[in-house]
Amino acid sequence: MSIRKEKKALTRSALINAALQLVEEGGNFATISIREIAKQAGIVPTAFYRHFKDTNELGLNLVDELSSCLRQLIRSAREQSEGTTQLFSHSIRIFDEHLSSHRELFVFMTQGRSGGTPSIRNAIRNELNVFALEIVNDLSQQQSFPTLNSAQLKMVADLIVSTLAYSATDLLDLSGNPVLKAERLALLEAQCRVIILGAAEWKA
Amino acid sequence: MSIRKEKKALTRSALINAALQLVEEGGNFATISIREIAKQAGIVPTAFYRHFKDTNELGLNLVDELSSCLRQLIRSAREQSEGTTQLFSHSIRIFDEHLSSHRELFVFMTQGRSGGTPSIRNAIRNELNVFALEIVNDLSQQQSFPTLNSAQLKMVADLIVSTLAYSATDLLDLSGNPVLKAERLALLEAQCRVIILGAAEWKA
DNA sequence: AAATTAAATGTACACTTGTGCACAGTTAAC
DNA sequence: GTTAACTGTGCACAAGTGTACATTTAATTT
Repeated sequence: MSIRKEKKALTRSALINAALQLVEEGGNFATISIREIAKQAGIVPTAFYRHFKDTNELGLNLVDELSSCLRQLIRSAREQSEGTTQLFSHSIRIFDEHLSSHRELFVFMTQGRSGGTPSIRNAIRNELNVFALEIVNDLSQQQSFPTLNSAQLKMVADLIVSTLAYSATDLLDLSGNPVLKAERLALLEAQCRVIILGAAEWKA
Repeated sequence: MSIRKEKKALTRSALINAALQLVEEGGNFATISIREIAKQAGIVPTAFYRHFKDTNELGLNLVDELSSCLRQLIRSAREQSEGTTQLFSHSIRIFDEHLSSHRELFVFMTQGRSGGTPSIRNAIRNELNVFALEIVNDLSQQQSFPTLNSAQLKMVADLIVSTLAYSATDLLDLSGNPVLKAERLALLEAQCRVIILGAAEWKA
């Protein structure tokens, strides 16, 4: 890559990180301004336009970041839980670790899924759908529920994803309180177990 | 009530309705301004302060509106589904009807639960917790799950509430597309069924 | 009927916001 | 080595923001 493109990519990611940091510091992505982002990134406001048309376009790029983060999460979960019996508690621990190490992205995700612009809402919905499809893949590969067809597996996977996503808001808020957070994680695990039990009983 | 207090209460609810309408028209509650709300309510911006310290305080009052709306939802569900066998599909239909007839409040709820100020997030969390407790009440009264203790019932109720709340974002977005919305409702119903099946199997 | 109180107005000020435009410095292309 | 292209700067401006303050209007109290 040429020097110029490299530099451009650098300030571009500076903008992305600036936005994420502002979100993590308690700001709502919908309320942060081009000027704030530019200031945080160490550039002049008008330079923002060299990279993004507006904050919405930047938001769509944050969804891309989220996308690769979720893929990484899936990969970790697959590696770590190979051959383990406590499959779900492992996966949930990995989920929690990802929440902590990528706070900003998940705060953005939970905010954006319901409070973002229509295009951002759709983009996030889409990513969570892909995530659910990955889970379907895993479930069918391990033959966890031989009685379920793929549509039914997807229904279960969507339920798992929705439960995880919903819990994310709570877990992110409880990061300063280990006791309550552990409780919330235990609740999440129990709920996933209920889902698994229910899925096994489906039409049986 | 005196004429003066009546009038005050009137413009107060005008402000509340103005905020809700702005939210329903696609705005994010976090981004709407005092001036916008005042304009929509037909008063001058500075008059806003006679009623609320700032938009956050108004938001907490929106949560109160939400609270009574949820109570009403519970009541409707109880009345309507007395003696029916299809208990869940009935309840879900009533849930859907409430979503439609109180769009603004549920848009506010889904936005605020993850994107509101800390105090608003907490207030909404609290309302959803009360809602879950009502469900616990119902479940234990009908002896749906005789093997579960109250803590376990609460865990299941929380899962139901989280599934409903999560679906709300999708359903509200799909209000213009009856086909997709019906599909989403069917998905929700199936997921609730999985939860019920799983709860029945818990430690059994 | 007069005096008090409180809700709503109107004006004003000091910001912050998005963004257009001319310009400077550096890299890439010829 | 000159020219063209592009990233980042600086300035400008209109529009929108929260909110203080004095004023008007109408209801309540005396």
